[in-house]
Amino acid sequence: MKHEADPEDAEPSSSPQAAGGEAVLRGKATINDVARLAKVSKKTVSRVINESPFVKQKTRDAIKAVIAELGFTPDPQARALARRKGFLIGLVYDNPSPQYVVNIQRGILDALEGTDFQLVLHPCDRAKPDHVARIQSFIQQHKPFGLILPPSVSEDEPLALALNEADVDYVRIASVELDTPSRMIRTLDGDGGAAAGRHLADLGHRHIAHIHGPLSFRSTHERRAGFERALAETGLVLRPDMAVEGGYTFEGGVAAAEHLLAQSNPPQAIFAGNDEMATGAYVAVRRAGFRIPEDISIVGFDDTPIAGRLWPALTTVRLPIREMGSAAATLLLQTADGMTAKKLITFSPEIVVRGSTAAPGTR
Amino acid sequence: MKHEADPEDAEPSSSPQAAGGEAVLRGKATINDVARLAKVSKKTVSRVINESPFVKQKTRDAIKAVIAELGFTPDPQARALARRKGFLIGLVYDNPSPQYVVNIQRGILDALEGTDFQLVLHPCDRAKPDHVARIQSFIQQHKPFGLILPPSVSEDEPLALALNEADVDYVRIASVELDTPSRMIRTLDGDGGAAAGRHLADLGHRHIAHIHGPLSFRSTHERRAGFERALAETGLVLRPDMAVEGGYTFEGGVAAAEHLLAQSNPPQAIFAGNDEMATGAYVAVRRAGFRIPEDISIVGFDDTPIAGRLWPALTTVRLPIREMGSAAATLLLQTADGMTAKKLITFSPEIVVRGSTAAPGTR
DNA sequence: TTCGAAAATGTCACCGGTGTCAATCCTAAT
DNA sequence: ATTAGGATTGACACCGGTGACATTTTCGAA
Repeated sequence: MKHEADPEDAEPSSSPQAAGGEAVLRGKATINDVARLAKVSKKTVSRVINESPFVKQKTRDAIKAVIAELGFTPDPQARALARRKGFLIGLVYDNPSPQYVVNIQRGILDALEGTDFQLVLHPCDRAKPDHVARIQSFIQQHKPFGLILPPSVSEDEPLALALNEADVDYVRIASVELDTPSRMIRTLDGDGGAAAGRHLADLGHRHIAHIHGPLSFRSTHERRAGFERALAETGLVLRPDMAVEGGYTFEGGVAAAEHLLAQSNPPQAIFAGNDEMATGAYVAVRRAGFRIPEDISIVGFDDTPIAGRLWPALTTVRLPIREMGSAAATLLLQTADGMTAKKLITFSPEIVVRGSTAAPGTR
Repeated sequence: MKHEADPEDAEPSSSPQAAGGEAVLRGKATINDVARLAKVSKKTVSRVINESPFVKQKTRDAIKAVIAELGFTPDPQARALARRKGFLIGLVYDNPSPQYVVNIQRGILDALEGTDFQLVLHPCDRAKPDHVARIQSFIQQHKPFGLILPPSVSEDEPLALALNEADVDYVRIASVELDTPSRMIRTLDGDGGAAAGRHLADLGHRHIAHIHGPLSFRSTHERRAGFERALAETGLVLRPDMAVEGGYTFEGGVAAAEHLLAQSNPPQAIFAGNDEMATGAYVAVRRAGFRIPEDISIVGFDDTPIAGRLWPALTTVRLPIREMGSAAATLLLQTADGMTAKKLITFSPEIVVRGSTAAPGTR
């Protein structure tokens, strides 16, 4: 819709105001314009853009001045073509929780703010046999700068191996040490489980149940192990019939809780492996005619927004998801910055006590 | 990490198996390879890729065969550079609800599946004065193919004007006719409000309140207008003191509901402008000692997942958000496909009756 | 059979950068 | 003053496509 064709012959000295003022608005300036005005080769300008140390300070300053004056920004497409590497950060996920996904996204975007990188979404379905191939083809075609893999994609070892072959950097977010080494964000889910267990034990509960996630998730085991560890410290054990799977879903949580409550000696407290299942437990507990927390205490995990919106509000374990996303992106971007060493950043969860837990009542 | 340098002299006939088998795995083939093997100019290959009608059927078939054999896929970066337009679809949003955002994303991704386009996220903050400028700069730098603007960004007229100036296509998702013409996905929020009103009226409620969103959102007015229209059909009116703003947030919903319940004659039923506020109303109602739905009926809007997880489950108005996202992306992509006519797709919400509404009880 | 317009295809520069390697500039050592 | 070797800078091809326009076919009409 725009057809402003302005002559290209008069550049020697920049039009003092016009250039300064409009520069920001029209993204026309190219590396060639900068080179011409700065009276250097475009290659040198390129060096400045890429912060090559082999440019004399004086030259660098001069070029930077011109860049600023023109409001020049290098074209990501062209750069991507020339290097064989783009400016996209791919988020490869397969996570049922919108809350988790959105927070990871926010975190990544926080870190990407101000950089040239863009976040592209690449959901996948680990169940499909060609899922690794799809990701490979995505990489080949779009040459993303790097990938971020939150759980449970992060636990996919075949994928990690394939990624090592391919020409991409990636950072994984997981709750355990993974077989394939790589940079990663690690969460100590076990500590969270322990915190939950300790909280309930401290309140005086002796008869506690656990609704856990799918066995295929490493976090399931981490959380449970931490939980049992804490109980053990108080001399309690998690009876096998008091541990039920809830699939990390709301419906699964309802079913699991119903199962627990149907036992001859129902638990006084339930630690659910995530908030979704805890929410399901609320429903089952209420349907069964019990009160929360008077009759039964419930603890969740994740501190999703729903936790604060339930009534009574859910006591849960909080993981700083957004910060983790941000850390993951930061880790990914610092490739160039000196240390090539695979790095690891650890996050610990903390318990958020709200209204769904109380000392065991008289029942 | 890969250094396979294979000679470029022997291409006449492709290595029968190697090419066919590995082709998919290594993305090395370029348009030049295809051109050479098909014995045509790269430009003709380009024509085939872009489905130009000016290629003889026979030639086209031959080229397509070679493309398939080589597993060739055009490089998005190079294409983006040459045309001055990329393959990114930007989702520009400023929406507090993760649920909404994730569903829109899913819908868009559904539509993008199988295309060369990628979804990039571009959250923004309408409150910031430079927010339009930021988006402009994003467009200039990354030259996205198009943008999708869900509410409330879609209602930003200054932005729409700026976008018309810029070289981008965009599709807006909104609940009303907007001043600036453009392709859009329209939701009839008014009908949803009406459905809510009719439902409550049909149940026999005569004393009904409304918690609405911020006045700056067009949807706020649409929903309320539809609601009042339905009440009017039954001879009811929404008393001014029974309409309170809840800011579309949970906390706002709590406060608004508390305000309503504190009146000398509290309502029998509450229609909240979205599920967030409805959830807040649950809390306020319970705190005040009322039961749902026996004492007070509640209706929400949006049918977010939380609606089904509350107890009792929330009666709400459902908008097919994911489908809307998909439709928006489809609309955006069909630019080339024939009709340039600005198009409009309309979606109607439907009420989902669950456990939070019942005939007014004896109080 | 001939001719002209439409249909197909090719040529070549260019999009806006980066990689490679040669050329030039300095500065300290001889 | 001369010179070697590192510090800077430039020349030029190339990344993998597309646009504008030239050239060659093709084919029905004359």
